[in-house]
Amino acid sequence: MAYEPERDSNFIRTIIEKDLEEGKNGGRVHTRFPPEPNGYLHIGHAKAILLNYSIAQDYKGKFNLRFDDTNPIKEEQEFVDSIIDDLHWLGVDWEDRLFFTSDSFELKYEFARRLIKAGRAYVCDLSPEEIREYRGTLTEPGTESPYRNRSVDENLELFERMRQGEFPDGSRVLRAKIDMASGNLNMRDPVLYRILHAKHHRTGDKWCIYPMYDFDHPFTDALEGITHSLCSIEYSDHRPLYDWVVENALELMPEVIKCRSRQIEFARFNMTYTVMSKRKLRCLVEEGHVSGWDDPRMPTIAGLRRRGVTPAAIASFMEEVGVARAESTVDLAMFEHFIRQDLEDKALRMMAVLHPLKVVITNWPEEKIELVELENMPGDEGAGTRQVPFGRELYIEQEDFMEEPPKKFYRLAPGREVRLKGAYIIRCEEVIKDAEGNITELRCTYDPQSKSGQDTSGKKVRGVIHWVSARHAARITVRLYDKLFIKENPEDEGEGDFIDYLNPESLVVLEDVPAEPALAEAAPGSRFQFLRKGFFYLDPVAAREGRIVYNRIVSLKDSWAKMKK
RNA sequence: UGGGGCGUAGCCAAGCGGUAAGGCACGGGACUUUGGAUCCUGGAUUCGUAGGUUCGAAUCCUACCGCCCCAGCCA
Repeated sequence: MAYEPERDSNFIRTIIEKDLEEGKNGGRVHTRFPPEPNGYLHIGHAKAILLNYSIAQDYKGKFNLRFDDTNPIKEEQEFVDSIIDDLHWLGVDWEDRLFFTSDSFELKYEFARRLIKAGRAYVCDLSPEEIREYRGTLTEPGTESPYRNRSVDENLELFERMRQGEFPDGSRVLRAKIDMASGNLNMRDPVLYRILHAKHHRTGDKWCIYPMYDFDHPFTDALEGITHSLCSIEYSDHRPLYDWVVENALELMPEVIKCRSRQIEFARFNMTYTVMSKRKLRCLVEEGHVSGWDDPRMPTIAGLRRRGVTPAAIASFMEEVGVARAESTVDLAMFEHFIRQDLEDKALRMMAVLHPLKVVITNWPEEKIELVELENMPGDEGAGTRQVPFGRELYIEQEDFMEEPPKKFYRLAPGREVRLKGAYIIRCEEVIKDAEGNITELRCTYDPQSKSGQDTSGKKVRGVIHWVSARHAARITVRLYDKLFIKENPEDEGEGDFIDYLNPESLVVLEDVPAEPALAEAAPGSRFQFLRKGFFYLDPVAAREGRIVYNRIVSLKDSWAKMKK
């Protein structure tokens, strides 16, 4: 039977299915996500995580979480914790297979020794600068290190002494003996181990030599039995070295190596109106352009979570984006579409008036309050209804009134009628202004025959607007988030800095927003659709401080706004 | 002027010798007590370009053009 026929095919699945057909790896599929704990995960990582995880699931395979912690200088426990949080939130499951590459440092040390014994690795005393010079250039071959032909015994002894801490950082390295003339610079006797007298977040001071990624990663994949090692395109050049390490591991460490792991590269994820590089994201945080790694404008997993985006939205988005080798930048609008699609039938409807304009219904009795019934989810009776108080004084959205309406404006205007959602049709009778000529209030009348659901007025109004009873309104804070940058590709075509393209309106905070009373009593982390405005998330972080703050996850599509352009 | 990749609609992306899937965006229409949602509907004579092979090419071959990555003791 075909695997998950509803999933789009992609070149990686094609490769895996072929491997399966050929009986490679005993029919096993085993993937992994190998983050370095040196920063926060972003949506690009989410693509890699979901890709690895979904492949493992679809082919009845396994998925590991493995921290690539080979560089103690950059790595911290804090990041291990945040990464684990993010993966849990995304909903992937590595069962009991949480690994650290540092767990197997001892095995890798032994592997290095065997490479030395096989004459395939040597200790090199060249300085970092010299190594660079000896490496040659893109167009010229390198030259062999004078230390390249040391005896096995000398190499073994020197390597042991490196481990014992006898040499300072940078004084010596262990190198693979491959080919200084290779067109691929990665094959010009790559460094396997370097001396680093640094405390490691897991192994402490046990080691002062640490393996390089190119040595560690393939070995660890093969050790864990990873059949398909997915990584991004820039590692393509490293594949020959990856294979070299795996083949040697298979030959020299057969007692522990589980399979001939295979590296497959795919294009990394980019999206318009944001940046993805760790450096730039850190800059945004450190220079205070955002409130932190979890600022809802950040493309970090933590930021998206705080914004109110759901893991399901991210997953369906990534599934539709697909996987390929071509460099690409996905349109933010596509992401927003999947966020809306996911929330459409999950988020209950509520009303809040973001930019209030007072309306007084002059023919409504002063003290009369009526409860009107509104659907929580139009089209889904199971979601029930709620009672919302309606009275003489209300708020409507400022933009739902125009003194001199253009054609096709279906909302309120002098002498015109509009329906208040779930309640009555009102007509604007008078516009009240202050001394400066600003509209401060609308005097309207309502039609008693027009009550929603039992309308006998015979009127047909085109516009339906949302409202909140002034007397009963809860007051909430609303954070309107928008794209972080005003430029599609902030890292591009700029003589200036990407910071110059920050969107000054990426966050607009609205205080004392009148809202349906229920919005003040919702559980932190709840998501709602504010009618005609967008999807909002009750920020759990603010809630802990006793504040009611709703983050706008994404706006609704607004065809009127589009028409105005 | 070394090596490795990539070029299918505005943006993603299937396709793997048999006559261009799908999604987003965009346009038109229907419906609508969210100008939301939903539902129809339109768009590549053409797959970077030019040749060639073939009854037949986005798919194979050749050449060219354009873009990306690589000279960390980072991952």
